[in-house]
Amino acid sequence: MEPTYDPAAFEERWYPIWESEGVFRPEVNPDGDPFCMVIPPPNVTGRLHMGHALNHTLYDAIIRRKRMQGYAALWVPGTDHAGIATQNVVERQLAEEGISRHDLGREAFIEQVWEWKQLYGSTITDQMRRLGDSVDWTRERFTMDDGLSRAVREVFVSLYEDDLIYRGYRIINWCPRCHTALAEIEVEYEDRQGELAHLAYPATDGSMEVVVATTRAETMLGDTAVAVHPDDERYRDLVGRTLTLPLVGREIPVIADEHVDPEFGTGAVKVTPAHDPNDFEIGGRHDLEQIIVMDTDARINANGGRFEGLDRFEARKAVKEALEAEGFLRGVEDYDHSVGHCYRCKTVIEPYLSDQWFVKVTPITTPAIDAVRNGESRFVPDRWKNTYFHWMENLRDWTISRQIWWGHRIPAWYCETCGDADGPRVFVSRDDLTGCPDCGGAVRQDDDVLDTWFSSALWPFSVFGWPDETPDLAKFYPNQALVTGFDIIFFWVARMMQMGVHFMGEVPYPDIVIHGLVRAADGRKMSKSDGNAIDPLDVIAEYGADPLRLALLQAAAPGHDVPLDMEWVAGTKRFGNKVWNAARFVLTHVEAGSVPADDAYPETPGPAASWVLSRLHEVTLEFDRLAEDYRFSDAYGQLYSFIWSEVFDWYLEMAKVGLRGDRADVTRQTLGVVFRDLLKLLHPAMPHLTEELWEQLVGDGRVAVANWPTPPPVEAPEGVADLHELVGAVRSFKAQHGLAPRSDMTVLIVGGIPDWWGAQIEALASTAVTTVDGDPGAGHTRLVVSGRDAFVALAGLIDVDAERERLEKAIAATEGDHVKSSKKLANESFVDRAPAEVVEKERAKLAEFDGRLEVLRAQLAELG
RNA sequence: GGGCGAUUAGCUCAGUGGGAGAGCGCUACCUUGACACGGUAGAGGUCGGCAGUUCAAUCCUGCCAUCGCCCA
Repeated sequence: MEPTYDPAAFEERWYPIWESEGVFRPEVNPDGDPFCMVIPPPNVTGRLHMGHALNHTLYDAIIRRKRMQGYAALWVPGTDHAGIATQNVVERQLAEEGISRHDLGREAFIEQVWEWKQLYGSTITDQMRRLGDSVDWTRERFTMDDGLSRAVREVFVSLYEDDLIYRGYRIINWCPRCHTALAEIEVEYEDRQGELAHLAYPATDGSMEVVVATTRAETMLGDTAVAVHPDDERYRDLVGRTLTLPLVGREIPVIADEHVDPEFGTGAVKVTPAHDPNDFEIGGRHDLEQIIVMDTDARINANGGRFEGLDRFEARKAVKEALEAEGFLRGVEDYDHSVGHCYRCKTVIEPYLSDQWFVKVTPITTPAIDAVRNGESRFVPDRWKNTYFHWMENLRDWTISRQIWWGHRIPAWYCETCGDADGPRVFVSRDDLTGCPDCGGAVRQDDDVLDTWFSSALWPFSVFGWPDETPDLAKFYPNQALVTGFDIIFFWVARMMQMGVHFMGEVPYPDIVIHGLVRAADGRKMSKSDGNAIDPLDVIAEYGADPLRLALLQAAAPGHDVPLDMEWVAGTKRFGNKVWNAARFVLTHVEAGSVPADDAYPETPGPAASWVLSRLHEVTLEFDRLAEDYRFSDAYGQLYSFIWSEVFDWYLEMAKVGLRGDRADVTRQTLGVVFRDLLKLLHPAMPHLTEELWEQLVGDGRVAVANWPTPPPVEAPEGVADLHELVGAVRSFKAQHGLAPRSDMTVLIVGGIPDWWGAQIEALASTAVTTVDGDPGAGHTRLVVSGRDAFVALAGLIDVDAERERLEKAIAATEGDHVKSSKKLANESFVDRAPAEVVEKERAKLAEFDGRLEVLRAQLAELG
């Protein structure tokens, strides 16, 4: 073995082996209970970013442990067609060749996207392999593949038949760059500095004017009314009169509507039913005309008269200038307001009136809310359920149609002949229609596609072949857990809950594990534009996949953001190096490939072995407890410090004594099984390193499919903590006196010590041990340890000042403890009310402090 | 405006109703046959502030301050 841990030397060797041996398939544990999770499908055009790395590491840590525990463990991989995002990427590429998608036409463009997918769709899946994701590639899915497309269509038709999907002419959020409608949550609001313009609308009879305020002056071109609150005294006489819309000349009524806020602005609001959601509703109540004044690029159309052709922001300026020139502008004030932006391209959203498809959400939301309320699904940490409830209880109908080409086309056909005043006859069908079912005439399919999240909402069951009753569906639905960032609760989790409960009659998973965002080391959000994003592939290249994984796991406290400092990854790589070298040590004493894959714990371990085995038992139990609660940071933090601070720092050193003794065989056996179990415990975090070392040490099968360790309880010998404290006291004494760590010394211990301590103390502290019957008196000084009275001969001690300082410090510390302790015991309430064992413990402490102080003071006096 | 979270060592963060923790950084010593990507010993904190509950509060409750996120 190489003297240093070099992940690059072997990490890439293992994935093809695991994959070809089928260890990631649930079939490796054919009799196990199912344990299934589905991946949050990344964008097929995407690259692995640090958020994926965190999410996948948590998934993988869960599934690898479950696999080792004997479950039929399945982590389903796949990618998402990401309609808008993918279409944007391909359009950008075409634009470089000077082509637009319209030049190609719909079919050719879609072919182009599939080609793109063939070429680049494996980028992210290759990166997942590099990270070590133990997904079952034989079950990989893509949201646009045939099976999932069939599920999407079944859901659409079924919801339509149940009257839960409908078509409507409404105000939606329009992205003028992506040229599509968006759902409410796809709009990101940001505070922006704007201007509130006050516009004067004169009465048609010229008797007076009404002033309205707006941040979007250009929409006045489409105004069809001015509204005031019915109780507003200022405008009471105005209601029912007519105003003349400046610049346009249209006569518009003043109406009264309860929803007008009399406190805002002047209390009179302009009403633009085609360009504002509130105005749309007012318009509906008052039967107002809806005049669309912009086209899909957000340029003013012919209805805007002389402003036709101007972009909305140019028009905003031009309209204000024109109003001012004609004397209708009553002032402009700075105004901070919240502006919606497209979550895909950051363009300012335009409220826009158009025909869209909607999901009626209340009927499918209520059961999904109840499922969390009654505990069928739980959030980890629990508090995230509030976010879920709040969102679910305030939902508006979900706009699911998108005016793009890449996606699941809406299975609705319009007859070219049948129809009435409301439009052509519409047919929603599971099978493609080639003619009108009624008249046999020509039909055309709806041009729109469905929101990508509509298909990802079905993911937990569509990946198993639903609507067919497949064996996988029967076995793996419901899944066991979902792991995702809190930013995706609304987009994905809530909708999976809605669809899962509605179509499967059961929640998709009982556990919803929410993790934080990976942030830069300084706590800022990682973003490409800020240039502070760290590419996980770069980290893997520099430090290895395993160190990155362990660093993320240790940092992933439940529900909190993860600031990622490369120093942490450097630290976990050092840990890997430590494990690597410990393996080298073990292998110099234990024959390679000789350690059994399971059990083989020594039946009659010596004291040191008993100690480490007892700790192994305790730590494994605790690790399991924490892992079941998804407390990754605590679980791996505990394991890390057990491995390094207990097994390596203490047990390996103690074992060196054992290896020289007459029971070397038991020590070798213990080293072997303990190290083997550590490899198992560490495997879910560091799969490559542990597999590499397993091959060396065990050589039988793969640790990836080894049995999760269940080390038996072992009774630890008494006082190992005292032994360690004594060794520490000797080392400390030497350091404080400038004595070389390995310099000879003798420590006198009052009363007996366990037989095996002597050799250990000698080896660990380079100190001979003599037992004495009582205080050795003058010429000796005391070591401060609990449980034993230990002394060192002053003879040969050069630095008397240092010794005085040491004793004074020890006295001060002990006095502090003494005061604290005696105060407590002097408090009658404490003695009366505190549990008996707490009081007893306090008394014992006080007694020990008393004894220790007495001796230390005597010794200080003796030094003179 | 509503909700959620955070405030603990120089830095980044865990954690608990009964003796304050980790990693990194810092100081001193040590090239001891697994490991200098190491070892040993140290320094360093009135656990944001003020009240309250309790025998006991860093932890529970209330208020305040500062910062962050989500929603309107």
